[in-house]
Amino acid sequence: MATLREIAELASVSVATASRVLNGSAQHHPVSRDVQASVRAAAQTLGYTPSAPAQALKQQRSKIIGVIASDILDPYFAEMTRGIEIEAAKYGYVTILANANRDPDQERTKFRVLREHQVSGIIFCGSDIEGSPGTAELAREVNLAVRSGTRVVALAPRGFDSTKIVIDNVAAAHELTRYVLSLGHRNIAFIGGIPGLSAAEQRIDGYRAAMFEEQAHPHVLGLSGMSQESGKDAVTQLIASGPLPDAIVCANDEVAVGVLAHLWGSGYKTPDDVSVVGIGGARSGAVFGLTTMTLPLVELGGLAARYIATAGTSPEVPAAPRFELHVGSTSAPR
Amino acid sequence: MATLREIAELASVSVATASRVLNGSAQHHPVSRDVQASVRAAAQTLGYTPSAPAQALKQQRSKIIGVIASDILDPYFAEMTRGIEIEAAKYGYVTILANANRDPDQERTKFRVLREHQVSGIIFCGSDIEGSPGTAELAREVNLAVRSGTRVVALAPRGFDSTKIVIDNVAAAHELTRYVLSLGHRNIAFIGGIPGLSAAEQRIDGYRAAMFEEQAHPHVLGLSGMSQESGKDAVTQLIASGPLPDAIVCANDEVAVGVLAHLWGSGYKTPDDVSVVGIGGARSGAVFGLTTMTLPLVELGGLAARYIATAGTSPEVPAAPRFELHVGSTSAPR
DNA sequence: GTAGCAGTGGAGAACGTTTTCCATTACGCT
DNA sequence: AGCGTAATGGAAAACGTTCTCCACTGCTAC
Repeated sequence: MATLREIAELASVSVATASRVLNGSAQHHPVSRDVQASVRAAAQTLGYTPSAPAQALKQQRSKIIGVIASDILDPYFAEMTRGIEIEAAKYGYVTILANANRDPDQERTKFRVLREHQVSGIIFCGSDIEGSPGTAELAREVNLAVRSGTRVVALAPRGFDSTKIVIDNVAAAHELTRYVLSLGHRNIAFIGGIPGLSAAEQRIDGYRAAMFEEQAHPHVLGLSGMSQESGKDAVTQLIASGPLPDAIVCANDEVAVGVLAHLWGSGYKTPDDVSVVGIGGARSGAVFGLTTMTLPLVELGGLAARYIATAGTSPEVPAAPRFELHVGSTSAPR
Repeated sequence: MATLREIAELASVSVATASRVLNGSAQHHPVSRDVQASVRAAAQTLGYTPSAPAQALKQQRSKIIGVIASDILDPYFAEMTRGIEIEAAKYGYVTILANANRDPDQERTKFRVLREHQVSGIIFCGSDIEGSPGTAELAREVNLAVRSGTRVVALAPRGFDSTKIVIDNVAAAHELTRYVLSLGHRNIAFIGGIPGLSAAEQRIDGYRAAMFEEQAHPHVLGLSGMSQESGKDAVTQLIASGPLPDAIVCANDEVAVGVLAHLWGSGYKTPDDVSVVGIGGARSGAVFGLTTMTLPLVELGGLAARYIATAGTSPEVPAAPRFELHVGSTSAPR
């Protein structure tokens, strides 16, 4: 690996000049045209590659954005991390992806490791796991870091005081439920009550509010997790407990896919027998033509990445982007 | 952030000693019990965190594994990256995830960026994109790096001479097709011919070989990509072109899911009307009870990560783990 | 008694950058 | 002529580690 010193030697200039031309601030300290050219030529022939660690050491900050995802396999978070990665790359940043396996202790460990790497900022993709003992400790540690200047962004409701960019889950579920009501349905079930998961709880609130507005009776089915599998389980239970409702609002698209798969497999038709809608925007529902409240997850991740990459330049916290209804073929008027 | 110098000062020892106790090789150069204790105490009270960039600079190698994924959203690669992440963490490594958007030029760019970060090794998740102009240039660059000592591992058939850990796609498809034949089916279609994608081509070869062995006529349907959407398109075409075959072998689980969704949505039953099987092991097919040839993607990623993390200690290239048939409810005897 | 050696500690030179000073030149003014 | 100033270049000190020497202490073995 060629170093600045070698470049400087070949171009017969000082290391300082080589640095100014290749990586540095040629605007703060001008370098003449021809010297620039010869340095660049030298760099070209020697195949110069700057050393990121050396730069990071010197500037006390590496051009890395740390991402802690609750579950890397969940399309919901995968989508966000992708948005982060793409936007970060535009600013010359790179992302370290750490998976927390939905465990606050692992989140804490990864948080530490990321700080060791002097990352420019850390993004949390995923909600609090309440009731878990490590949650409080994580919060303490994150708060400490935030106060000492580390940029931390949470892309979900979180119990620590970092910057937060969150989608309004209440409003999304509310609007979605209103849409279903507007189709004429009144007997509408909600699948996806997960105790302690704030995002899910907020969606339930939105659903409830919309139902109350139309004097319809809310009916919430509990779930063990936001997965296709548990969607399947829930709808199995729903079928067993009597006639199907007019429509089913699912807490997210994964759940909706599980619901649809089971319904179709059991001989039910959507939207003829029942309308099914989801919340998400990950692509998993596309194959079923799922009606869903699309959440701009990629944009959300991008905003967080940009917020960190442009720290200092533009300190204002961006507002979360707005969700959007995508009408598919799994919902229809009553 | 506390530094070694501060620790040393507090514990009234030299920086060298502090380093030896906290990060270093206390075995190469012994440090007395009580000095160790006081250094550790000092580190504790000051909240010492080693600086990864400084370490990386000194040792010319950071404890980072670079991962270049063809498509971060594809569950197939997501699974691998997860395996990499988990195994890497066991060795104190962290992973930088770069998305290449199935574009060799982006792969090249990311490859460079990763090298700038002095990563310990780089893992490619994803096949060659043949016909694309950047492929040759990428190969040249990778080969150069490999020759100069960079550890590169490809987890798919690749046109450059890095270490490769690849699943035997031919054998997997062959075995899967033999299983379908063993159920008594003879009219078996294969969905998933993607020109230039070596993994897909190898699976076709395996399918063909098995069909020939039983004197059955292979029938391969082309595809524009390995996605649910294109699976749907292909089966639409299949339905339009006459009676359904006895069974459909899909190039991967994503395609199979698309096929199943469309079949179920069109009123066909599996396995009554047609058996459908896939290749994958990502979880996407689980909700349909898909019969699939499970590929140990997580393990595969883990092997690659370990290979890089233990460089020097164990230089031998691990063999790829073996696939395994998972029989679900979408296939049945004729 | 002294050479050799294991055990323990410290000084200081890297690693490759960035950046703050300082030095030199050239120029436009008075 | 003298001087302020912009343009351009270099020397050298950091940044936080690791690690190679080197130094000192007690030993043991002759």
